[in-house]
Formats: sequence, structure tokens, C-alpha cells
Amino acid sequence: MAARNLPQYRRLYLLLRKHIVDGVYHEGDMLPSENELCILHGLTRPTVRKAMDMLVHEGFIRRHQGKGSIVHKLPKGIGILSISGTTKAIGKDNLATQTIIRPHIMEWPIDFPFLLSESENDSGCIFFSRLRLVNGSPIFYDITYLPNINLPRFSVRNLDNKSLFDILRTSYSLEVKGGEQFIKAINSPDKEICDILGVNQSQPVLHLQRKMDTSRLNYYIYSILYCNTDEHSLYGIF
Amino acid sequence: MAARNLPQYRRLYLLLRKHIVDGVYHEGDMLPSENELCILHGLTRPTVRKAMDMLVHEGFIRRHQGKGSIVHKLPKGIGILSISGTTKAIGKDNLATQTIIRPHIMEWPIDFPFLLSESENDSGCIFFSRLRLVNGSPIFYDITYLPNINLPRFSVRNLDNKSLFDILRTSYSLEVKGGEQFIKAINSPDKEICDILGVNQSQPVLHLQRKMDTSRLNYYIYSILYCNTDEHSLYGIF
DNA sequence: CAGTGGTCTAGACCACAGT
DNA sequence: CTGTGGTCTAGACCACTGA
Repeated sequence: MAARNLPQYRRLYLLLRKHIVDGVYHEGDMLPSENELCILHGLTRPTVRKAMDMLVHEGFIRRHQGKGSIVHKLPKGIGILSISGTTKAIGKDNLATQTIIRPHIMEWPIDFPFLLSESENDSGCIFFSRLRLVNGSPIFYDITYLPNINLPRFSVRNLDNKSLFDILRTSYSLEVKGGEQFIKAINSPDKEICDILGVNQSQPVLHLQRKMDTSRLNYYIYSILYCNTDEHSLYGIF
Repeated sequence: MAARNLPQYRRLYLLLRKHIVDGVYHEGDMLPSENELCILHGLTRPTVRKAMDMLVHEGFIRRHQGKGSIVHKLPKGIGILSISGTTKAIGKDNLATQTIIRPHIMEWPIDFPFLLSESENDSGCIFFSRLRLVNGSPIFYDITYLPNINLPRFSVRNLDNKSLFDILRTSYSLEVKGGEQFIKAINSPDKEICDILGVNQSQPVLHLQRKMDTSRLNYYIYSILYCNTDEHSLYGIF
């Protein structure tokens, strides 16, 4: 299965997160105390706390001094802003991904919103776009730019209903570690994107520009997203 | 000046952040190594690392194993997606705050977007709104709802150009610890808000609904923001 | 090789909540 | 009071970088 050379704090973090997501602990439940977790997993408190720090940071639990740690709420994707429906949290099952433009190699756009390094510029990019549907309705239109450096055979891959991050991790040992993003409200991008998202041109959409760090030094992933927030909001914790 | 009973890691964090923001360290500069910081401030590595962890989380620095920690850059957008809110990312001097509706006590709105507890509901709320100007132009319209529980004489306070969080911390021992938010792109709220923000009614604005945790158990602060993202983006890291 | 950040241990004392 | 989370120490060993 997965690599077993993970740090202990990360292993515990993943385990606890899985338990929360899988419903072993429900919203409002008390987690085992830090000392209990120490004994259960043979760790010391700083290690246990580091795992729990991550859960707090991602909004899964909340700590109360003198009382304990309580499960806060349910999952989010990677990153700080993920989608959340107006009525219910979105399980993985009702999220689908369609490839709109298949991966191909091209030059970077002239008006690319991020500053590129010389080597990024010289090598061009792998470009593709995908549509994310929640419960069958299009919500995100996601345009991705990968610097065309050392990603053999990427452009022949099928990305439908697959996680880009999983493919990068498993096939290219590339881990996405975080990133930054700029968010705007804009008034209808071009007509094509309106059609794809199923919005009319007077309808406002959310516009995100993201630059993501990876485990490979100086290798960044860029993405531009358009999001129909008519029925869903973006959700984030801070 | 500020309280002196801060945890060491937080004091170091604030100091380093100030140095970065003030330009003592510039983008790309190497920070002192963790061991140097230990000696300089008389701390041990876990404490120093905790301070640096916070800087990493907020995107101020980046660590590279075997090399050192490097100042990443200052956010160019408005860092409202992170906790210290609007005052942090932008240089202090070009941000102003105007009170539009002075604090007063009222019932909660019927269509309030968050679920309220019984005691919140019963006690009503303190309501006020403020406009944030960046370089003189209105960017945020911020409507705040505080549960009217144990905040004596709040409604007579003057909030112009003051940080709400500072007032709550210093006068009421209420620390804002984090929170959650929902983000949408919407098409012109009512005309009044358009006028305040200086946008016309066909212009899209960003709409944020926030619920913030505090150090007081079960006490939450609610806020609704409208943001003109025509010239500024919201900025966040993840 | 020496220096850096990454992980981890085994304690300690404190502030706070509930009994 | 006990048990909880919040902070902190004083070490240790590792993996990685660059000279």
C-alpha cells in the first residue's frame, strides 16, 4: 500500500482524519485525550499534538482547554477553499470530473497572470482543462498549466474522474504541498466558459488564480478556476 | 504597549513577521537559522520552530531542508482569507476604516445566514457596519453582528480606524481565534451598498459570510462582507 | 565535512474545566 | 481534586545541502 516511511505525526493525522471522515467519530464527539493517544500509539505529546494541530488547522477538530478535543465537521478537499453546498456537505460520490480540453503541450499564454522563471518559460507548459460537476451540475471550470519539465507521457493520460494530485504523486513522485490564490468576482468571462458552466453572461462568477508548491524544488503548478457560486459557496476556514 | 504575557513562540512569531513586513528581511533573504534564533532569543528549537511554523502557514517564509528558511514575499492582494484580516497584509498606512452604521442593539435578522443558539437568539445582537478604504477607495463593506452577551458599554464605542479585534481583546479579554467563511460572487446587493462601495449595480462583488471563534466558549462573532474586487483581489494561502 | 531543517523523546509546569 | 489542553525545555538522531 502506501509508503510506510511517513512521519509518525503524519500517520496519526491521517488515521484520525480518516476516522472522522469515515464517521468513527461524529460531529460533536470527544476525541481521545492527548495522553490517551500517546499511550495508544506509543508516541509522546509533542508528536500527538503536531498531528492534532494539523486537524485543527484544517477545521476537523476544535480544542478546548480543560475539556478536550471535539470533532468539528466534515471533510474538505485539499486546500483551504473547497466547496460546500447550501444544503449538505458534498461527499466524494456526487463529484464528477470531465475533461474539456485534453492535455497538450503549448507555449505559455502571453497574459499569464503569474511571473514565470526562465526555465519554466523556455520549456512551455502542459495545458488542459476540466469541468467539475456537483450532483450533475457544473460548478468549477478548472484550467491547469503544468511546466513541461520532466513529466514523461503526461499528455496521453486520461484525467476523467481522477485526481490530478494523485496522479502526480503516484506516477511522478510530485506532492502538492500548498499554494497561494487570488480571488475575484467577475462578470462573465467569454461566452464559451459561460456555456460550459451553464451560466448566462450577466451572471457573476468567482475567479481564482492559484499557484501551488510541490515537493520538487522550484516546480509549481498553476491553475485558473471559474466557479458558479449561484447555488454553492466556496468554503474555507482560517 | 502590547500585553507581555504572550507565549514565547507567539512573541517570536510577531517579531519575525514585523521584521518581514517592515522590510528588515526582503523577499528572497535568508532568515537566521533555527539554532541562531534559539541562541538569540534564549529559546529551544521546538519553540522557535513553532513560531516559524506559523510564518510558513501564512506564506511569509519557506523552509528548505539543508539550506535554510527564505522570506517568500508579501501578499499583494488583500489577505482577508487569513485570520488577522485586513490589517495584516496591506501596509497599515493605506488602510482606513469608517463607521457607517454605529453600534446599536437589535434583534437578529430573520434571514440570518448562520444557525444561532438559543442564548444567542434570546439576547439579541449588537449590530454595526464599517467601510474599509484602501488608498482612499472603498473596498470592503463589513457588517458585524455580536451576540449581546456580556459586552458592557460596547455600543458607545467609536470604531473608526480601530481594530475590532484589538478592542475585544483589550477591553473584553476576547480573543478571535479563527473561523469559517462562505464566499460567493454576487451581482449587486441593494443599491445602498453599491453606493457605499462605489460600484454600479451591474458590477459583481464578492460576498463573504463569516463565523469566528473566540476564546470565550460558545461565543461567536458574525460578519457579512461585500468586497469590490475590481482592482484588488482577495489573497489566501493554503 | 559542518550546518541546515525534519522528526522525536521524556520529561516539566501552567491555566483551565468539571467533580 | 483530577484530567484536560497550552507551553516549554534539553537534549537526540536523521536527511539533506553545499563547500
